[in-house]
Amino acid sequence: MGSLPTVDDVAKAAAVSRQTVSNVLNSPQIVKPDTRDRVTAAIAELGYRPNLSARRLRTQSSATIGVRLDPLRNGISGAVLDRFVHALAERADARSMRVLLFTAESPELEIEQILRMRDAADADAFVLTGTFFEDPRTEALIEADIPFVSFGRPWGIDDMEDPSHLWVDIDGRAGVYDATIAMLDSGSTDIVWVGWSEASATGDDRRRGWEDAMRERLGCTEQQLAESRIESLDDVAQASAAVTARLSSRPAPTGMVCASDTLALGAMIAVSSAGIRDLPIVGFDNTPVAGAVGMSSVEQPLDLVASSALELLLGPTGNRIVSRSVDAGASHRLIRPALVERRPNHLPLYGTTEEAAHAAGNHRKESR
Amino acid sequence: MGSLPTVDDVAKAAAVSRQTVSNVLNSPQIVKPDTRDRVTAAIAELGYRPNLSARRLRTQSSATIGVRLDPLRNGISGAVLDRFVHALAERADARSMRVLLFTAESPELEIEQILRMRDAADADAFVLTGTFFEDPRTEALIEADIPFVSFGRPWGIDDMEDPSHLWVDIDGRAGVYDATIAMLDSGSTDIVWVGWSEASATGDDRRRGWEDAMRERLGCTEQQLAESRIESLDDVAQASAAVTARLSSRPAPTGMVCASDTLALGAMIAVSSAGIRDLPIVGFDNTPVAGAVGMSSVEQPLDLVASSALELLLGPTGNRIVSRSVDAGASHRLIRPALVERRPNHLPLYGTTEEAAHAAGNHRKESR
DNA sequence: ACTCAGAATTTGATCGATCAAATAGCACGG
DNA sequence: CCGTGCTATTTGATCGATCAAATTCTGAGT
Repeated sequence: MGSLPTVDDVAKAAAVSRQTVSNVLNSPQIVKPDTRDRVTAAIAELGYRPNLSARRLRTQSSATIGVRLDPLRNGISGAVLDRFVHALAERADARSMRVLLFTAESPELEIEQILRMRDAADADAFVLTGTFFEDPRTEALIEADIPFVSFGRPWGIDDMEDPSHLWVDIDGRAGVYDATIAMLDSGSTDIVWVGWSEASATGDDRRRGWEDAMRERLGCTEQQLAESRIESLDDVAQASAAVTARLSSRPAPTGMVCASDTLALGAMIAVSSAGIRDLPIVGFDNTPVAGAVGMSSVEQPLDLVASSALELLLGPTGNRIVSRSVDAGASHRLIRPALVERRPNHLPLYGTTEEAAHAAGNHRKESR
Repeated sequence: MGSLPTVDDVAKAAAVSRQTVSNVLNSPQIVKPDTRDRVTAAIAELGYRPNLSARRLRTQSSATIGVRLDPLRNGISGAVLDRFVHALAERADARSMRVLLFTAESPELEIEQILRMRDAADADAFVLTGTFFEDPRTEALIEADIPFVSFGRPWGIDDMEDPSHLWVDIDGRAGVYDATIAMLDSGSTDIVWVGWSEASATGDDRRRGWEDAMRERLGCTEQQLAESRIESLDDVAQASAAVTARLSSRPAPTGMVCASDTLALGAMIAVSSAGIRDLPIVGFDNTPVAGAVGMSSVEQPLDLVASSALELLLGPTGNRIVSRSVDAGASHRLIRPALVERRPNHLPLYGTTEEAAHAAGNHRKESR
């Protein structure tokens, strides 16, 4: 029950030298098959596992990806990042890499922290989440030549095509476009947009999807579009109030496309309160809330985002950071989210028991 | 812009030796104040940061805590673990430790993975989440003398008092007890329990809180308690159906306490569907869904769970694993969750716009 | 002044791997 | 038979820190 086996132990057991053992592990192709097998056997025999700290000290790399976790936030959509981290950990594991979490109070401190972690070989690549307008992080990391990929496209700073900035993002526009088209196809014509009152790149992007669909299918004018918008902070109660106000001042629309599930839930409550039934509403993020109340929503395929991020960083299969891609076309991915359609069954919230039972059957089916 | 400063660089700058620099970092008290200041200044001057890989290699420890992430699950409560991991990362950061995520398909593979990570000094302590009946992990880790703390008390295997098993858990019984008492205090008398149909230690524990409160306040008999229980799988639609069935066969209760927010939401929908108003319902986990629909819920203070877990592992302040506590009393923590009371405003789901506006005001206030 | 314990500091060795350079093995043509 | 060019393997040095032991410094007591 002594200490763990080291390369030397394996070397002794296989009657070769340290370095040969190391080679078997890191560049098997340069070792003669005979010896390789002998070493492999010894490794299995002794249950040898390389000490990663030692390896990192020597190689200055860690097979670890760092991700900053935001301070805990509440709210319906707050968990999207957590889900992404979860997906990233699973994908990284498949490449025998690990995910290291850290925190930072501000973008500036995050940069500092990343530099340190890089220096200490704690992590050799990073995933930035939630890029924003004039985000200082991307430039700083490119400057310091630290490998990273961002979940979120560059908004405004560098060229979207800049091959030195790897990024993956959700094509919010396309997602909302698809959702709007689907709603139009099922008969709605007067579809309003429920968006965020605070300006945000993400919000604008999503709204554009609705605008494009409405212009394309119905030939809406800017004027008409502007009048079909409802805006609110990302809060259920405020959204509910905003939609309620709208409903009391104008004829009810025949559909609502929302920038988030939070807004959508608020809209749903307002619509129910106004006694309107069968008004399709679609949210964004497909959070558990959407599933719970039976609301359609645009789902971000976070698993795909995670695997794409790793592909950009590491190539299709590897687990070592490759030099930054020079192929501009391959330096970013815009992922089209998928619409998760649910029967607009806000009915049970105020409907009959019979309808509730129906909805129950519907839901059971969906959860497969 | 050469390589990074090392202990030697700092030593040279401060005109002392390597070891003194090391001492300033690790045992400041044994260094004379003068020298300490000089070294500290040099560290700041050069922007020195110790290389963690080197430190780990030497000390055989990594200042890192490993946590296994379950495969992605959906559902309302699925994010509780993600939230816990989030809280843990923040707390660990405050002690300059990090959280390393990994995945494993089964408890057995998790054990294997943990052993490897321990051997490689990848992590020097682990947090197990979701302990279950006859969990093989705890015994295996105790056997291998690997420091760990579990989020979840031991169910059935070893003695709850066993000082070699550190654990933190939420006192579900107490949380539900408090919720039930609060409901009784506000006038309800006939309170039913909506629980899980599948047997689970957690479910039994939570139910016990309701039972205790009902016995204590109303002197309920076992018979009465058994008749006041509704059971369902943890699914909104199924819970809704189960509660609907109950409502149609017996007089409506005056309150409902539920084992989860999912069940509670189902109950809420059923109650609304039946046209019943102002029936208090309380859920468990205080997920975003509860906040969104304005439902009271018992909140697990995950932040406190995380900091308690670290305290058990590391002592009140340190950042090095201490030998396992021998003091049985200090080897576990049962944390009383807090009831988050919300105005039972499922009203807006089918109420008037005026009520919705009121609810909106209420919600806004709460979100501070 | 002189001794000596204890505090403060320095020196040499080490953690376990990989890198770089040196050496050994091996086939082939002149 | 020997040198040449490869391939396969080994040896010595190194990554950057901490540990353990050796050394130097300090100050109180006689």
